[in-house]
Amino acid sequence: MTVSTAPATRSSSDLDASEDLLWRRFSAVLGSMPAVLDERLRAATGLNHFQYTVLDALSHHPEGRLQLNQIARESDASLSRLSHSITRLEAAGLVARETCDHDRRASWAVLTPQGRELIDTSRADYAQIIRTTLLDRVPVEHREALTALLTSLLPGEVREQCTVLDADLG
Amino acid sequence: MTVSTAPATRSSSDLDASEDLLWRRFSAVLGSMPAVLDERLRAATGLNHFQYTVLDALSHHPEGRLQLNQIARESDASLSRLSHSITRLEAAGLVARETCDHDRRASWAVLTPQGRELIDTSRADYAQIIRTTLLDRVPVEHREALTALLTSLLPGEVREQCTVLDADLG
DNA sequence: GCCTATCGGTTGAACCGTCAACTTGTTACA
DNA sequence: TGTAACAAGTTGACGGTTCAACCGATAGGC
Repeated sequence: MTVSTAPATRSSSDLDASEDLLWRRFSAVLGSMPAVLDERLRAATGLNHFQYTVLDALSHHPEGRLQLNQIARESDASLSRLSHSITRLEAAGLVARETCDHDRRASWAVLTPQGRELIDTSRADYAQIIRTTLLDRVPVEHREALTALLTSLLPGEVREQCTVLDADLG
Repeated sequence: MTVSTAPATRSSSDLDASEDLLWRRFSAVLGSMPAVLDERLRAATGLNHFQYTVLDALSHHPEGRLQLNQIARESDASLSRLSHSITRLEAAGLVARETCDHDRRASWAVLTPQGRELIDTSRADYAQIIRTTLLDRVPVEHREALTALLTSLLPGEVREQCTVLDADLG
């Protein structure tokens, strides 16, 4: 039996103090940031983060129109989640569903005029929130390293999509 | 009207390419890691992350006994969330509630023998998951900087608690 | 001592997400 | 052409969280 002289900290077994601290901070960020972001975004625009993502995706396509499937792929969400979410956006009058003629299984989600207006007026708020919540706190010289590190944390499937998108960005 | 020569990327307005990429990676991590962690932990132990945290907190106190209030503070959760969670842990036979004699508003949560056994046998799995999911991917020389950076991302209230805990860790 | 404010905790509704089952439509291919 | 496989989407049940309302204790001021 080994007896440590260290006080009985509340750390997880097997992790040394610096590992444990890193994990706790990481975990705290994971636990608090989504709520903070969602709350600020909702206060500014009435949308949560995922809804913003959906409207944003629509707004970048001709006529503000996209099949659910494509949105799901672009936003890395399940079709089910998206369908539920579109239902709510529809109820809010921001998006409409239309049936798709050339593939009758599919359906379009289309930005309504209100949806278009909301996303257009929300962009500046959105950027501002990202800035104050994240970007302003990352020293510019750390930015690249942090981006790389975050990429390495992503699960395989997600990471593959990323490299494709990166190529698009040149 | 200004016309940009840049192609219409899907980036958020006002953010330059490197900012946008950082935000997207960050956002992807925020979106995927909790689910990954929870899934691995649940596969290994049957507990989700929050439940693990609760049992872990209990196990570090005499007789595996703590008032809900204290657990809530330690795990930075709302009393409501905790109460619901304890109800489920109770149903699973891992925790029991007991009334508190010297303050009749309060109630104790107490680890049952099964709860004690589960948390004891789960610790190694937990540490292993943290390792493979996070620690192994952070180069040791970046660890300290990342910890500091994450700390700076925390909302004020949470960060204050942190510095107190850090002092405890000496 | 009493009255009020506050505390510790519980509960139920609403929200958002997952999962599995299902419907409908399309494609491949023998 | 018929059928099996698969794709797009919807739906309903369920899990976990928040929020607001509530209840019974308790503490503080007067």
